[in-house]
Amino acid sequence: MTDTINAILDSAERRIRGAGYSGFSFRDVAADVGVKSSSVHYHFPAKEKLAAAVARRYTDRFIQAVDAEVGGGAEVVQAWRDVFKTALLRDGRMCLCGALAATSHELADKVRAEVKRFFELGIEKLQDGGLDRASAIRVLSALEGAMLTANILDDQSVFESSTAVFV
Amino acid sequence: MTDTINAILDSAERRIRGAGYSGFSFRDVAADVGVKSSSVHYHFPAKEKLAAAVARRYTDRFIQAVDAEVGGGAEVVQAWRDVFKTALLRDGRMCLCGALAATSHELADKVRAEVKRFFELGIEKLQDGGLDRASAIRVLSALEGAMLTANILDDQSVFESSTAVFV
DNA sequence: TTTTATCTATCTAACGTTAGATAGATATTT
DNA sequence: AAATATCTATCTAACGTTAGATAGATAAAA
Repeated sequence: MTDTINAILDSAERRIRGAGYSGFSFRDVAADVGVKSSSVHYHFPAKEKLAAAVARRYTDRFIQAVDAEVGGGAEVVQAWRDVFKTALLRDGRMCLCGALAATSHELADKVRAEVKRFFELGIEKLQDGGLDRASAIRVLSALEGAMLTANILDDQSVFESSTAVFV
Repeated sequence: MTDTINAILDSAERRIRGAGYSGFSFRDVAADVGVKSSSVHYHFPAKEKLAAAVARRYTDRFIQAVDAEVGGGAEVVQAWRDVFKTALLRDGRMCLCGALAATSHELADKVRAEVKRFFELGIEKLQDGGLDRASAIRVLSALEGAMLTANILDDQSVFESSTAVFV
C-alpha cells in the first residue's frame, strides 16, 4: 500500500527533524503509523535506506516548492526563504537536511549523499537564479542557521529578523 | 581525579559534535578514556548531566576565547567569526551547541537550557559590541549555518566564503 | 496461485543505569 | 603512633529496556 509507505516517510521525517538520525527508531515510526516494526522493515529493510528515502523525498518536494514559486514570478532568494519559512512555521521543526547535516559524521554514506544533494541542488538553483557560487552558499547557510537559531530559541520570529536582510 | 573528568568531557564533546545527543554513549566515552562505563556514571550520574556539563564548559570556553580576542583589540563580529573558524578548522566538526540545537526536541530541559545559554550569551555579547539585537541574531545564525554547510559539504573553505561578507 | 503486505515471535547487540566489592588515600579517634 | 573510619575512584556484573533486524506464518489481492 502506498498509503503505508507515505505514512512511514511522514513519521520518520517528523522524528528525524526533531531528534536526528539516532533519535528515531523503527518502533516509534511503526507506532505512529499503526503497524508493527517488522512491517516497516518490509518496506525499508534497513534504517539507512529509510533515512535516505526520507531525505530524497524531502529534497524533491523542497525543490519542487521553490520551482513553483519561481515559476510564479518570485525572485529566487525570496522563493528559498519562503519555502524555508513555511517548513519552520508549518512543522515547527528544523530543516530535515539541516538536522542530518549537523551530525554528518554518524551518517551512512547513502544518507550523507542524499543530504549533500539537498545542499548542492540548493546552491545550483540559486546560481541558476543569477547568484555567484559564494553568494548562493551564503544564502543557503544563512537560511539553515536562521532555522537552527529559531528552533533553539523557540521563537519563529527569529527566522524573520535573521533573514530580513534578503528582502 | 580531575584528569579523568576532563578526558570524559573531551570525549563526550567530540562525540556529540559528530553524532549528536543520541549518537554518543557512556560505553564509547568510557572506551575513549580507558575506564569502564560505570566510572563515567560515577562522575556524571545521568547522560543529561554529562551533556549539560559538556555544553556549559563549551560555552564558557567559547565566550572566554571571544573575550580574549576582543580584549586584544579585535572587532566583536570578527572575534566571533575567528573563534567559530578555529573550532571548525581545529576539530573538523560542527559547533557543539549547533549540533545539539538541531535536535532540540529530544533534549532534556537541563541540556536544552545550556544550549540556549550559548545562543543567548552570544547575542548579548554581540549587542555589547554595538550591534542591535536583530543583527546579533543574524550574525550568530550565519556563523552556525556556515559551519553546518561546511560540515556537510566537507569543505572548510565554505565557511570562509560564506562569512566573508562580515569582513 | 503467485505476489504483496502484514503479522507473531524471536534474535543479538547495545543502551542507560545500578548494586556490590575493592584498593588506596585521607581523616578521625584512641 | 596506631587503629579505626570514611572518602575517592574504580572495577565486575547484572538489571530491565530498547535497538535493528530476521524467519516463518497468515491473510489479501492479482
